[in-house]
Amino acid sequence: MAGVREQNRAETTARILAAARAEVAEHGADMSMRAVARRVGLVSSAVYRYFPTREALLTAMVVESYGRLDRALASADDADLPGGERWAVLGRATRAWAKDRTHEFQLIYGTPLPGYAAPPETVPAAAAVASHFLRVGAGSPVEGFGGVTLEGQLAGLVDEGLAASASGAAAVLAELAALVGFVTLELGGHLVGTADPAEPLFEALLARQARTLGLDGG
Amino acid sequence: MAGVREQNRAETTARILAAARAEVAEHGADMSMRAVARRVGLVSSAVYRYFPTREALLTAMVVESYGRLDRALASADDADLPGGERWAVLGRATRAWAKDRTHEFQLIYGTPLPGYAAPPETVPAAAAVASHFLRVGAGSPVEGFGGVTLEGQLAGLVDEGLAASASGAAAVLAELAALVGFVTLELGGHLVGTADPAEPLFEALLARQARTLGLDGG
DNA sequence: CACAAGCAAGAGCACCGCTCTCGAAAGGCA
DNA sequence: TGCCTTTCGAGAGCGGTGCTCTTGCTTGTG
Repeated sequence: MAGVREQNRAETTARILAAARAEVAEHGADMSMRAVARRVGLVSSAVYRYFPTREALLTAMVVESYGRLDRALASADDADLPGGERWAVLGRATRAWAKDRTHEFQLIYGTPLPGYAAPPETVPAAAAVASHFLRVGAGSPVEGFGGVTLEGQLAGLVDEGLAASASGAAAVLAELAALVGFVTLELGGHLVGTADPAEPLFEALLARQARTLGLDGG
Repeated sequence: MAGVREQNRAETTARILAAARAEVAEHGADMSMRAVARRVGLVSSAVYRYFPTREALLTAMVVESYGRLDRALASADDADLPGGERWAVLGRATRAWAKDRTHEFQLIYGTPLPGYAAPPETVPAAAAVASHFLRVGAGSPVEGFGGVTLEGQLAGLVDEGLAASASGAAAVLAELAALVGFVTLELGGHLVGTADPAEPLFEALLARQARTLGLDGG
């Protein structure tokens, strides 16, 4: 099994992915297949043997980027920290990752490509990222966040062991949206005239989130 | 003054802008100058007499979209409502506008075009949108949100009469980020597996924001 | 050894942003 | 009125794009 042919194919696939990532890092999400091809020393039509379409390549990159953010969060997380500080560490890691890899962040959370719908294979990767935050939030479940409809929607997360309570999971999701929104605004330059640099406002946001989620003990 | 020539020029400019908006609404932000030109019955090179570059056209559309969101918020706002409900109305109007005009929302708050920096002429338009929320937040200033550095950054907003206190303005900005983040995630399909439909989570978010901002009286 | 599959290359199609040149129309002025 | 300058639309063209198709070479297999 895994003959030379399969291995070469896998290697070339990986080289294309790496080239695409470099291309996106340097020139943004408007990555061109021809530029990627040039980078790996191929003619553009050859790349289509490995990724049938530009969108397929981007989707593969999205999955990869979720994995990278997941690993960044895993290595930043520290279960020994008190809840509020542990949440803050995850939040700072997310922001730092986004600022370090702007285009990758926007690949995941930015404007969807026209006519693009997140393919199923990205869902578990996205869930892995969210689970870090859900784990911390589970330490101190919030009650009374949302009504029965919302609780019903999120009951699945509790069943899968991703959350301690549906209400707490909802609160965490809302705070995740706040983190994504903050970073989106910062990367988009929307805070330039006001909260710039953005650290103080971000730290205040993290403190507020810890209070809202009841992570500071009590 | 305002001879026939100037008027014709203004009319054609407006027709191009309208065509561009329609094009973006139908095909997303990857609008093409040639498609816009076809829509107004011009050849592509003629469009460049009115907008020297694709980016210039997009910038004009961004300003226009800020204005539209501003008007949507102005017509939804109701100063007679109690603070929490008034905030919720603005939040719902923002979300409704974004869902109705997805591409326009993403033009403003989505992934910046590669190499794109928000031009100065967009700043007042963006401030007008934020001011609606700051006005409501001013009704019940939050204390102790952020430290002296943050207060110093936002002192300008207080001076301009846009906010009652720097601390309150900071809290409002953070909640604005939460709104943008929520809508971004929803439009990007990131809530599909969990809080879908998203209304219940959004309403829970609005309720939490009213509590956080102290808008429910007390 | 012969055959089939896999692959890179190249040409080509329709589209893109943008530039340049040209001719026609339009307004100002003597 | 007649000229002259400015404005503007059209068209061709450049280098780029995503993607397809054909052509041959290579490579592993029966």
